[in-house]
Amino acid sequence: VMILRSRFLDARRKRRNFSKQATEVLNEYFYSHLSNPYPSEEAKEELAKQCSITVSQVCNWFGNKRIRYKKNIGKFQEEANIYAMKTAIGATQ
Amino acid sequence: KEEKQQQLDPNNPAANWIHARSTRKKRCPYTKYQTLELEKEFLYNMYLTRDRRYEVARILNLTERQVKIWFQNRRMKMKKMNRERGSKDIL
DNA sequence: AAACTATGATTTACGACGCA
DNA sequence: TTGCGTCGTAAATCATAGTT
Repeated sequence: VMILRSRFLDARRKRRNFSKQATEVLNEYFYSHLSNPYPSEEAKEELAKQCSITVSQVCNWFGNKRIRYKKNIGKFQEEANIYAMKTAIGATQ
Repeated sequence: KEEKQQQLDPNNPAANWIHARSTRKKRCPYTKYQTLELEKEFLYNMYLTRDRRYEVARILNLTERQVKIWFQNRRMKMKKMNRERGSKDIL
């Protein structure tokens, strides 16, 4: 029993990449809040709900995104432009 | 204590949230042995007395501060595991 | 299929703030 | 005013998924 339990717990690191739609939502938030990409607890919960992931996963995503973006802004430039344009279009409607 | 300004400049994306803790000690992964012993101690009790902390630190060749922080992090980990498992298994 | 890259999760180390 | 508690996070690292 303990073996099964530990085996299950160790399987935490089994992961699946988030869906394209979820990533879309997270990136939209990130790039539209580039000056302060730190969602509040409420915002995290809303994002988690929209993406069908946990709040912890939202925290992980932002933590990873912030550090990786900062480490190589150039690499994310294209992505940044795409989302900037997207939100601009959305605001127009 | 936040709220900066707008961005929109492709080459200057207002990334002033870049903290950069310059004087911070680099993270150094603990050995399997250190981690195992810390886990055993944690199983014995989640909170350390001053004496146990001193002993554990001495035995594992870590500073008391590192041991203190390890326990703090471990408790947070446990809390997180419990929290995000209300919706599942029992065996 | 091996090598390489992307990405989600976990592990150290703190700063900020709380309470005794 | 010392000192350990939690909370949120940075940064490095881990493990594996996805790509070439």
